[in-house]
Amino acid sequence: MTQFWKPGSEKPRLVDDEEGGILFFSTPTSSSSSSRFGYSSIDKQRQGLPVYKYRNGILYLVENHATTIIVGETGSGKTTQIPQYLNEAGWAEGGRVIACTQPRRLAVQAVASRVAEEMGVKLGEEVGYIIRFEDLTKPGVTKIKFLTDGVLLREMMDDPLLTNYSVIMVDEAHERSLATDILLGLLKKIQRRRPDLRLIISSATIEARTMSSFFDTSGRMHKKAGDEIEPKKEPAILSVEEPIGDILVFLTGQDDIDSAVQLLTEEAQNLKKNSSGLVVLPLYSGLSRGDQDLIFAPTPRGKRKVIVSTNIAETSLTLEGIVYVVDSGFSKQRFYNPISDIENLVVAPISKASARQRAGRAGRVRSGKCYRLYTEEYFVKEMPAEGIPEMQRSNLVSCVIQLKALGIDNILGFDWPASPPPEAMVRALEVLYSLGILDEDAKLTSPIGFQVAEIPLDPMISKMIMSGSLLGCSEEVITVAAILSVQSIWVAVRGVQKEMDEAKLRFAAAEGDHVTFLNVYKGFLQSGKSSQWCYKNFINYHAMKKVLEIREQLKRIAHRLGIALKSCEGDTQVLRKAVTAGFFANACRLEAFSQAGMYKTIRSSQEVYIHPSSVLFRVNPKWVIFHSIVSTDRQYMRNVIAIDPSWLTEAAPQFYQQQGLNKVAY
DNA sequence: GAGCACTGC
Repeated sequence: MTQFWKPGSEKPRLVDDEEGGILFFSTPTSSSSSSRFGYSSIDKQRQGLPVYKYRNGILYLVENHATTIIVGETGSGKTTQIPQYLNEAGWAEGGRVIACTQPRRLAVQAVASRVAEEMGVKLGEEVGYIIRFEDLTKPGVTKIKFLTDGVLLREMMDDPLLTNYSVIMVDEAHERSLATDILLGLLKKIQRRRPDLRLIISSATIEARTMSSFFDTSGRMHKKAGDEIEPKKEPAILSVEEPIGDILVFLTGQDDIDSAVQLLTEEAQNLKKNSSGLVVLPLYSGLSRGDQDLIFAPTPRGKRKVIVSTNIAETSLTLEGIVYVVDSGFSKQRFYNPISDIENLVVAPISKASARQRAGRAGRVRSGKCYRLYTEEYFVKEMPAEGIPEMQRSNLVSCVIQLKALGIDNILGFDWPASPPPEAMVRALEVLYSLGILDEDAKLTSPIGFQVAEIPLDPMISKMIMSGSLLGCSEEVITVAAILSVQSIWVAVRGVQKEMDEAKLRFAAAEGDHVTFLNVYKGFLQSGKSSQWCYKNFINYHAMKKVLEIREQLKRIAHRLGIALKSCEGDTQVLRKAVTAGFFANACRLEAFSQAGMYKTIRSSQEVYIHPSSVLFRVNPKWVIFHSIVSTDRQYMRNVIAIDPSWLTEAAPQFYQQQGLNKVAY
């Protein structure tokens, strides 16, 4: 006989949760058990089920509470095991019957035959079932009875107090079907008249507290004097899957994540009225420091963290305590089109390798689960084994210059693990040649080429710095380079757009965003690097601190390269020429008859627009240079500066003579 | 009037 808790024996180990009276087990309570007939394979199987660890606990709670709410998911074995535990503990002695209701007929039949099989009895004898038009039970013999909740309702017409039953387990109560809800309401009434009756409500996590407060009649009951021992009126909640364990959800980007967080929070609050058991948090790189700290804060007791994240949690960041992962199957990936020279961030399906990595984020502390929002067939047949190597979807300018600096001359013949598209390679060589970083033999030029290779920045930025030093504005270009290296110096809050735009106007320069950045930087220094000042002006203080750090590093590098720090003292034309020297390849001209502010790139006639976050939005100067493109429904230029087209031929004569720019009327 | 996966140097 397997060992189980008996009334009067020592209380099993339970952990009391002060927030809501939920009882959880700290450790599995079962000790090794043996069968009188030795181990049978069915015994072993039964003991392997998650619910088995809670066997003693369940029996203890059912003994002592009028209502026990069991939280657990499909597969925990609660439906097949709990009725057997009750039977083993003697709840079916003296002609009493253990009932277990199901919302569906098929489930009733399937579970009944399974339990009969496990108990080694003929279906319809000790274990039986009733569905409409089919009664497979034997009065006086049947101890465990499975039935649909509708059938149990019918039985109440003949026996309103359901006197034959000692325990009624209402399974799948979270589905809240019509019949289940009627049944729950009636069972609550019966409980008042039948203190000997025990209810077990099996429910999903989300409904457990609702169920608990529904069945909690402890406030209304008066203790009768000298009365026999009655079970506690407040329901016990027991989870057969340890619910402590956070959830990590992989989505693609900030937008999706913010709306998902909002939806989940609202949903959780609707379900729980006053207090939600979920703490829903976003996670992406652009998050402020304070919000990031929340991710790592320990989960409050009785709560569960839901972290909705980008790919940042796939590899870069490890979160302890994640037990469940939800994988959307998508991520944002960079793609580069060498023809248009535009890099795009595109939502694309992930690879099997990524899917496995994501799944592996669950269960670092104990076994976990991953829910993939795509079919197994898709995973097996269609999902690529590995992603496309970054080499084949990137702009290669930095890559080429690095190899050159390492003395690899024959780049086109280089033996790559994954060869990049030749067009991308040609593009990169062309740009580096125009920048004066490579010579006709594709060797690094001296000193510019070698110097640029030494600066740990995009070669176009590095070239801007080098030119700035020649033009006498090294102070300014270093500041601009530092600011362009952080994601954004403006705070990322929605809903205060108007105030933010007004704040931006205080710094806005007609020449464009780069000059505006210098104004912000100046204001920040004048404020004494004040966080208050940043707050007032919608400037991201942490970003500005980062700018200061990067700027210090760049100053050290400049010193090493022999660049003297010199300011152009507000001569913005000099600064803009330096920007042009690095970014001439990103020059655009306003389409003459365009009403909508449409520009075309000089290099490949791509249709582009000034991003609404730019100070030049709606200003639409005839000639501009952009720092980068973001592609959404349109190609938007971010960080834009107005230029004089003559600077282009000045900065890169070969490049623009080929493009026929000198024939264009200014 | 729109919205920035990630990393490294």
